[in-house]
Amino acid sequence: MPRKTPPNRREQILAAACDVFAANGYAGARLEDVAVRVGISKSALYLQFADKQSLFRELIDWLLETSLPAALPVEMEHAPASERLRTFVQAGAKRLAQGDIAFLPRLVIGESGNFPEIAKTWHDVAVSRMLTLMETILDRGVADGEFRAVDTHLAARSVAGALVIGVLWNTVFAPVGAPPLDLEALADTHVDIVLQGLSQGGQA
Amino acid sequence: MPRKTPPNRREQILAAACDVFAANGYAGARLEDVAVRVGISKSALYLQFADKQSLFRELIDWLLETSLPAALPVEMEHAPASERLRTFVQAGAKRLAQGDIAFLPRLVIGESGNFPEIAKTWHDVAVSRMLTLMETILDRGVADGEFRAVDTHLAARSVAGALVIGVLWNTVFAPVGAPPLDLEALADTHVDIVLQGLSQGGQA
Amino acid sequence: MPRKTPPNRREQILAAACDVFAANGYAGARLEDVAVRVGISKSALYLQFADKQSLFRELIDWLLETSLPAALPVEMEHAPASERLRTFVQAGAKRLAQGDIAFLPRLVIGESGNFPEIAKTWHDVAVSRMLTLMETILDRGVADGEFRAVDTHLAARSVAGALVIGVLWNTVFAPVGAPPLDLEALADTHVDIVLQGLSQGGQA
Amino acid sequence: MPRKTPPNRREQILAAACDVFAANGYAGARLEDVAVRVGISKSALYLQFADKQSLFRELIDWLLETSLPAALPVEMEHAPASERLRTFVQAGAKRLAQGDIAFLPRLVIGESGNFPEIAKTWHDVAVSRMLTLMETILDRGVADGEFRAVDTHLAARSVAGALVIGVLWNTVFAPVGAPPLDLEALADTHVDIVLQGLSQGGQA
DNA sequence: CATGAATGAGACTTCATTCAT
DNA sequence: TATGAATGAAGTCTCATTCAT
Repeated sequence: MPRKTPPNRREQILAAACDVFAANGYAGARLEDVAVRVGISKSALYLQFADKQSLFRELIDWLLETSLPAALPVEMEHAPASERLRTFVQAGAKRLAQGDIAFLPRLVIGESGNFPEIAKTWHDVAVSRMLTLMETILDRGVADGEFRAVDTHLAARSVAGALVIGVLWNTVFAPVGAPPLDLEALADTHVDIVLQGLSQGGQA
Repeated sequence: MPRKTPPNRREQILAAACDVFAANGYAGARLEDVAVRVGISKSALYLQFADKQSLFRELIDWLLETSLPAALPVEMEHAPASERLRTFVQAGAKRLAQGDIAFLPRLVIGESGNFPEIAKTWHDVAVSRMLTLMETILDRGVADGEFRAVDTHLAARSVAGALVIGVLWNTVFAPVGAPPLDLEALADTHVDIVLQGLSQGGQA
Repeated sequence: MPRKTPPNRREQILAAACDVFAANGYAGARLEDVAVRVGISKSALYLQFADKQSLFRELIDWLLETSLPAALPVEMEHAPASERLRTFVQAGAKRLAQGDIAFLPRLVIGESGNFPEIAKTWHDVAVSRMLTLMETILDRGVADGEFRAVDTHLAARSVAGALVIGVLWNTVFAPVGAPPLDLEALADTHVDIVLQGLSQGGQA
Repeated sequence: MPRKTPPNRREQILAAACDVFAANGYAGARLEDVAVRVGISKSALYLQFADKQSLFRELIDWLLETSLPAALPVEMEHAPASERLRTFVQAGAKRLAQGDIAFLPRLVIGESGNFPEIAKTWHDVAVSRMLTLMETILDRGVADGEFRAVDTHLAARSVAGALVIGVLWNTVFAPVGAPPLDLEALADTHVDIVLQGLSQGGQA
């Protein structure tokens, strides 16, 4: 069994590529840096990936695959909508706070111009799915009379916005000296406001 | 014999650079494309800007200078906090919906890794200032008993999040086929929820 | 008039490329060698030609354009076919003996596998044209009763063969020590044999 | 447990190399393609051949060895020169028409610049030998008074030329759409012309 | 001021060749 | 013997930047 290569060589590369692309963006990333980080030669990269673009695309896919399942919270089918919403947002915040995927939004956003398919994949596989879940929860809440009648499509985005601003803050501004945001505290405050905001009989 | 260099040459270049950087990111942008767009030679760029980085940095500064004042809403010192908040968010939505600066967040986010100073400038000059304003409004609302006692630092971000997700959606996902978000409608829904959520005597 | 570049820069490059491609074949040729030969940088080549293939293709075209006219003999419409044939072959031999285009057949033959279009162009523009001319002369000779009735299509190739073997000999074998062929003497002998071979009333 | 290396492994490789070199030239050929064609690994090639050049050189030698004997016609010592010449040329045409070696001239010609020794070997072992044989036949014909007194050195090449142009035509131009030449018909016509052209008492 | 032309550094990519199993 | 994996040298091409006119 001729195998010098550790069986996880591809993942080693992907992990290294992750750092490098995250730090420099697609165009700014040098394959040499990836190779050095793995401790192999540039050529060895080509044994696993056809070219720079493939590496990048597969990286995004890989990150999506490995991080998405963990990000989907256990669903509590029969709990009240407010509970489900709270759990959902807090789980999301906890997941994003772990940092291993926090840089992804920044990367995807930054390269969406050059790699539309990545923006599309990201939208279809991650963002859209999450928002739909959120929308479902909201719809149920409205149907059950637990929530006011609001435009749930927009409301879902309204709810998710806090997480987005939170992650971006921590990846874009915190590194340059801004005080980091406590994602979970932000989520708490946000859910707190939103749930009261959605509740029946609240006063505008 | 007309003036050789029109006095707005710098701005012509900045405007062209805006398009090119927005479309390709910093590393992917070619100075030649900028020059062609202005209708001058590559060399002529160097008469106005020291190098590519200078051009990029000055572009960001320029955009900040020209777009920020317009983005700052007229302040209504003596109106109730809820009114001021609503106006503030709606003005922001309207401004961002105009599109001429919508791409900026994407660009800044994407290049923040390579250009920390830009992230910093952007934070100091635009984001932080806006959020502080929002925080001030919230503080006043709380002090006046109009709002519940919430962590206004976090709440400010909670309020702003909807705009952020909205702009990014329209610059990142809409170009690849996602249905665009109506920023102003989103702002309305968001403010609607948030104001009830902040109001005194709401029921959690 | 800002012009440092000599107006014949393209031709300088083509001439240099000629040497290099002739010596090493397409794949074996290095653009650096071409550049050095011209006394410019590699990059400067790209100001004139899009890439290596373009350079190669344009080289072949250029050689065809510049060498073909000189190779076409003055036609003597009203001379007897035997005279025309002799003149034609001898002119061809003289042209090929000059050496500046002698290497071309070798190059085209060698790269025909990788560059079919070049083989095609060469066939259409040079070879086919020459052979058709030859065929016309033979047809006329037969029609006038000056030549025997032979298959002029094949006979044309039979006549041209001596020149082909001659050039190839001198470009392929002479450089490795074989005694060079005197192309013009070969042509004389060949024409001598062929004319008697074509003449009416010869004895098989 | 069967013999690990079949005894004809070298020839399998040579045969595969033949295809690959013929299709792409020396520089353009990839050893990987050869290996794949044989169904072995690249590394296994190095168990049989020292390096790419060795493989190429041995290929040429091998082709020379295996194809040359078949190309040498049975000699009819006591037949008249004209008969021997006709037989010789027709046998050559038939051999070249079989196609398995037709590509060789193109390959040798194309690589003669990079591999002078191959040109030399080819010249010494194949071409020169053939031409000498032809020259001998011609000399005998002249000595016997069967042929006119011509320069037999040149005449030999004049005779061989038709075959050369024929093979090259079919390997270089036919693949790009030119109508293929019927080598044997060409040989017939050529011999027909040449024999009358060489005969005593013909009229110029 | 403006430019066409030139360059050099650097990136990606290929492939013959080697090595450990 | 055979191989999958690895590599380093080399080559093509791009682009920010400079220079002479």
